[in-house]
Amino acid sequence: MTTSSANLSWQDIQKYVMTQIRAGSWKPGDAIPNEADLARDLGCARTTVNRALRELAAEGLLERKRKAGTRVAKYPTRRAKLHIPLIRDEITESGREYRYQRLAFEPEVAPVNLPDALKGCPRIAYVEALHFANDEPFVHEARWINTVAVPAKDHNEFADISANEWLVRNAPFTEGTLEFFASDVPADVATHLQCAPGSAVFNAKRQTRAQTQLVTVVVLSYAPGYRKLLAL
Amino acid sequence: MTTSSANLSWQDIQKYVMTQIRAGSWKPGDAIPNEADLARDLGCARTTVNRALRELAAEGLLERKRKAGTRVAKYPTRRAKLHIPLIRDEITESGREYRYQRLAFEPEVAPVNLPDALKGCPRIAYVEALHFANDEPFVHEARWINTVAVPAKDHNEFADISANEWLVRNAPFTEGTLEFFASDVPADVATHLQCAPGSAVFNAKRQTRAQTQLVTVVVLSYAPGYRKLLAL
DNA sequence: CAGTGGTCTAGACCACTCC
DNA sequence: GAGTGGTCTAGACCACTGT
Repeated sequence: MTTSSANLSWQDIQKYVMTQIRAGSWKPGDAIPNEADLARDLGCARTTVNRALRELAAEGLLERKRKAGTRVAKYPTRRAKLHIPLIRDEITESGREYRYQRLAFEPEVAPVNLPDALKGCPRIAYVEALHFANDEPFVHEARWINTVAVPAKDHNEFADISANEWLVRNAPFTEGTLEFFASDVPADVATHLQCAPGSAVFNAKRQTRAQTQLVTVVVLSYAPGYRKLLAL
Repeated sequence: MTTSSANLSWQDIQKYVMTQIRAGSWKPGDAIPNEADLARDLGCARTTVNRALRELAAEGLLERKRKAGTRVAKYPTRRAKLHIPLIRDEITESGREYRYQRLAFEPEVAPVNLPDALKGCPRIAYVEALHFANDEPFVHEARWINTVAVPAKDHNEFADISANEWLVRNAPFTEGTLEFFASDVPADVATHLQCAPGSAVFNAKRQTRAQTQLVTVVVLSYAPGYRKLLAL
């Protein structure tokens, strides 16, 4: 193990660790050797071992604590990386043609029927839109924008460009939350998605804030049959 | 900027970069200074700058290419990290009591109505179970296990322990896929979840493989009202 | 070809935390 | 107190890729 001439990469170290775990040499809950020992035994710098183990810990496979050392996670669940693409990209990458249609725009919406997060925002704009894939309704978008945080400029009121694309370019955000849920399709949305009333639809609700200030809330309702794929 | 006496951490560098982006000094699509320049200007080692930028790139905020340099992503969408907890933990962490009930177990299931991924597996076991939160049905689990890849041992046929918990301990996996989707609740599942037939339910389907060998396929159907939360 | 990021090394100091 | 991971530094070489 120490006899290799070429330097070991941090990915080699990861492979080594994964092999031990998969083979059962290191079981969930077990402590594994410390960085210094691993570096000496495998024949590389501790920095290299550190990077390998640090990233495995970030993925949920290992648990590390100073002084206590590194252990195989009791339940080594891999964390999934969720890439949230632009709707445009999600459609074009599957080889279909993208089209955007604005359904409604209100520069200042009355403070009724608002998502909770928007309570207390003095000025809110509302945009409703449809995204098509090959001229079939793909997803319905309902969006509220805090126009105090994001002054509306010459954005043509999102007639031709998705509010999402405009926002992501003009208000790069720092934090947010995302939630997925299923629901019966609301009556008005059913019309736009051209699906039967009462169909089960997949929804994503996203809140975005810059610093502490809420920027936008958006609810996406996907046409029936949609599946959100993730890699583990 | 160069006058600080204490060493800058890689997180300081990230903050600096984020500040430039948020302030609009570096816009989506713009090139930013190279690592060597940043290190000199900010007063730290290039290694430190590298780690800061590398991780921002992994999060989707920057795009990096050798020779071409580093740019702010045209659409700086943050990647979400999706932590997939054990169902037991998901329930107990919200302060509720967890209970598991096996509904059915077939050590060797007839090869009909199988998910596509299982075609060609010679021996497949099937487990069906319910997970309760405070004695209310929380999620219904339908699971197929490739018993060639995972020899069933003394696991009591999952009467008392979730197949997931057993598998994650005894067959740490390497890869897999995950998909989320909405559907009308199947009639038999509706009974178990104690919800109205035709309710919209949130589903997660997961496939796990060790090396190239399929280990398990599981479909989770959550009781109506469930929301999957993620942090961005 | 030459500029840029990707990585490894060796050494050092520090921060946390278990004992 | 002492062991462990967390991080920074300075320097080096390499791999990729735009020009």
